[in-house]
Amino acid sequence: MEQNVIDASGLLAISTRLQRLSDQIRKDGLLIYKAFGIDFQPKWFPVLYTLYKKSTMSVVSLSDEIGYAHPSTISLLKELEKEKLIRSKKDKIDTRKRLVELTEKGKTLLSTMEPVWEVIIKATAEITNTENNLMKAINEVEATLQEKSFLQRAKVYMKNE
Amino acid sequence: MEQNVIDASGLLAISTRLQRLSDQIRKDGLLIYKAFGIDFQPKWFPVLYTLYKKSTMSVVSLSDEIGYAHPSTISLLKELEKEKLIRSKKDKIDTRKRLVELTEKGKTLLSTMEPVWEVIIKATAEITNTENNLMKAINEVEATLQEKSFLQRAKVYMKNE
DNA sequence: CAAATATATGTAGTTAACTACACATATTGC
DNA sequence: GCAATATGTGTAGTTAACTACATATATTTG
Repeated sequence: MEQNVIDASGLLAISTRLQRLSDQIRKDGLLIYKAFGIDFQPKWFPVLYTLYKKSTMSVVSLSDEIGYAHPSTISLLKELEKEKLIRSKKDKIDTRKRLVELTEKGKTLLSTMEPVWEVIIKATAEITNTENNLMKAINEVEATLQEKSFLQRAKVYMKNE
Repeated sequence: MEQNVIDASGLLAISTRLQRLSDQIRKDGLLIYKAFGIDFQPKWFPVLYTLYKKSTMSVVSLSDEIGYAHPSTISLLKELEKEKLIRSKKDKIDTRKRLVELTEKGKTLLSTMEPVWEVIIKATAEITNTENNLMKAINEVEATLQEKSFLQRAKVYMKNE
């Protein structure tokens, strides 16, 4: 199958390919929410969904959970606060911490979004359920990288050059 | 295998996941070039490699080839010109066109990079050759999306809600 | 218990892609 | 052969993540 032969340039440009695909999917995601008349940006999803599940979290634990650097989370939280979808309060025990949670408006939005998620999940499953499942591939690659980084692996080959 | 169960939030956050993986790989890529003492940024790869193979191209055809919007290519070309890795000249037939090519310095750099590519290709193959091959998955998803976009697929499910 | 270290949050500035718009030159069609 | 349209390049501004640094509060340790 010619289709499945991966050339060297593909492997070399893998980060570029991933980014492009990410952009493409994000743009369509936005359009889907729009089509449902929901004012929601795909980039908000990880934060809001995590708060939906866990109800209250500090900024850093939230960042860790979604895998973002904390300044990225802070800037998302700012946006979400402006939209009145989340609010925050000081942790009384550890006053360094800021505890974040959904507002009523946030909870309402999330629940109106559930039918949209159904659609997105189905469409995403449809496009990723090819011979090599993209989500599974991402999970596997992330697990592999956790064992031993890309750089460490490269170093092994460097020695043998 | 618990490991392979994809939850809904994974599918919903797919663009986020792709982007994060892309960032991670790009950063390590940069470190590999550094470890070889080569002054090279991974983002330059698609442009330089394409010029290496095709020798001379206009800005838009180059952009199409690498799958970038043309302003992105222009800003990369500016950087590469400053590095004296590429140069450009007017097309004598169609004077709107600017033809871009590698300089001698560019060609030299690319040839010193070949052993590094070997290493990157091997390390990338190592991390992507899991049960679901990431590169193949990307190729398959891109092909699937070309047939029918994410949005169009979602619309089918929207009607049935 | 005070000094050193660690953790939590926040700000500023960077990056690498993008879209929207502007303008010049080619091509097409009446 | 000129007007309308299409194509090629360029600029300006946006976006969504990042790193580096700053500061405040907690925790650990000698």
